[in-house]
Amino acid sequence: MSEAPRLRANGYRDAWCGQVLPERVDSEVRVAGWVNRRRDHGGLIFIDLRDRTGVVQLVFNPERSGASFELAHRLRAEDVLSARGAVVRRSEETVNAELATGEVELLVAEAELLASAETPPFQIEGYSGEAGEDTRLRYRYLDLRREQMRKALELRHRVVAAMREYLGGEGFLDVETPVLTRSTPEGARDFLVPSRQQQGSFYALPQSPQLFKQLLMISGFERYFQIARCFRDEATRADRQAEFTQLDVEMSFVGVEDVIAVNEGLLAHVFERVGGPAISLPMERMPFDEAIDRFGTDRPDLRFGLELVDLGEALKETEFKVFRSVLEGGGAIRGINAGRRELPRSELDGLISRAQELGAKGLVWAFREGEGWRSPTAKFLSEDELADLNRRLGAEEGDLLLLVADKRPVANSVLGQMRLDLAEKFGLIDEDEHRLVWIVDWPLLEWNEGERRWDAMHHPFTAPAGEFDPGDPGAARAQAYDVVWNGQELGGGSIRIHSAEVQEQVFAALGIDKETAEARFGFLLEALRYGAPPHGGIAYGVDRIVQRLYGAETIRDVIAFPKTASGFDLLTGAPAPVDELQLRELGVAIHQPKLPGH
RNA sequence: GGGGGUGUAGCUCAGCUGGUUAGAGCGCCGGCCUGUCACGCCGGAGGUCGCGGGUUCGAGUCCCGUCACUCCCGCCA
Repeated sequence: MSEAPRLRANGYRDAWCGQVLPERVDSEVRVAGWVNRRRDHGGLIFIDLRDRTGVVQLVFNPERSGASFELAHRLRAEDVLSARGAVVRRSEETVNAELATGEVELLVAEAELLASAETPPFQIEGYSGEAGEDTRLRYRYLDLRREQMRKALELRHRVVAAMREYLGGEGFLDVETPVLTRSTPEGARDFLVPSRQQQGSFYALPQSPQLFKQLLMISGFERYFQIARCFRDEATRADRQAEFTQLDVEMSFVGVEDVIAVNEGLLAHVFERVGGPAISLPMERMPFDEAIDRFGTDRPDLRFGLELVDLGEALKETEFKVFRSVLEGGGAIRGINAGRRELPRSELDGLISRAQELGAKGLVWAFREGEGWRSPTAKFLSEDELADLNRRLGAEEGDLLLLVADKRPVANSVLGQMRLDLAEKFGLIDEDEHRLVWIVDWPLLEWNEGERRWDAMHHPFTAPAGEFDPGDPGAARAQAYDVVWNGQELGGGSIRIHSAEVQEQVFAALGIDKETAEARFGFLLEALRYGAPPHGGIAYGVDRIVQRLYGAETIRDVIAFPKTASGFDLLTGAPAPVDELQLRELGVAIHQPKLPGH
């Protein structure tokens, strides 16, 4: 791990606990820290003292120091202590190989209690299982004393430091952008902050510094980055918090290849610096359409197969009504060969439920048996059809086949997710393998069926590839790219529109009329008319990168003070009601809700 | 907004089909112990079974509601 920081000796200590090593034998040191554990043998007391760098064993012997021994007798877990004594080598039988400092111990001559601690609500070293997450969050400052949490935040520090180091070295300038900014009602819900001086008006917390970094390019900064806090008032997930950290990067006079090249260098540097998996450059690339077609998702996990297969051709003449009506309605029939598996009926039913949860109307399962299928669906299909399906799926005897018939995007996303479920269920993922891939050639827009309009696939400032044809917006491709690591999106970006005319055309295609565009983004359109260089960039989810590098289950484990799924900060009690007076000053009228949970 | 899981001692959990006084491990408190390191041994305290209502002779257990935590779907330009 990391080197212990340099320490300026003072009255509290002159060495870190983790630095009490054999080379200090015969010298006097003073250490300070928390009582990790106490072992009272009556006539001899051992204290494991803990600081950020590790643990060292203190020995309290009444023959050495009666006062210290008396103090040690009263010490309890998490008391804060400063202790001075001689570093002595342990006898061979008493060496503790588990401990970095286990060859030596500190024979205490003098000790001072700096602060006593109440009995902690859970054991810092939890030998009876880790405390529940709500308890840990309620007492986060205690939870963070655990080595596992401290190491997560140390790694996070090193990741961010490596990012700064690389980008600084490449001439990127760290520029801060506002946290109180303007609401742009596209995309996620904004967190709003009422203005006291302009009653009835609101700031919004940024969902990303997108527009400001583009303005910085127009200002001529050429290369910008920022470790930026971003806010989205949406539901949380294991890998999502309302408040999160983004590495935001932008550069001028560049195209897709330039941005990718810099970012491959960045990722390789960061991974190397923090001991992550080695990255071989250049990284793999895959067009968006191929990712969807083969894996059903725009962030494919390439560490295992189970690719999606198109089965419509084999079934175009089918008598089976379910398949027939889907094909006639323009839908698709897609399948996965999950390999030779034996699953009880209950688990097959579970797969069907999962498919329905994911939005499919149903799921067909089958096992190849001879030339046909063992499946409730087999009787609806002809021998030729079964043989053709088996051939297309590469099915061998006993292979489990899963088919979804639906609108093509539904079939893709359902099977794309089930592919991941199956890989986990059957242990198909080699955790030591790492696959990084750029997803490129994105569509510029996607059709929003519910709203009957085109939405930006990435965001409305993404530059089209080539000429933009307003008459056929669906055909436009974007100069966009996402980098995907083992099935998780680490970051994504694009070359931006740098011409006011093109920007207006794209707004129009998105159904944003001139007045609305002017009202919301007028400042950007105006800036684009004052000489905007071609520019583009990328944004990374820092929390997710650290989570992945650390192997944490959730993003919360790499955030010092995260919120719960419903947005509570269990430590501070935020969000909380405020004084009437504050509301009056803000001109905000509100029905104060009753505090939950009291 | 919807679906699933969980909620019992400070912590982690057990508590079968409703039935006497709700248990265990760890922690905590007291005592003993000079080589432990998850120290050991002896003794002890500690419970609004998340909260509210209902069914029942009887509810930790069944029903309804509600709150919290969590996972998933929607959502996340």
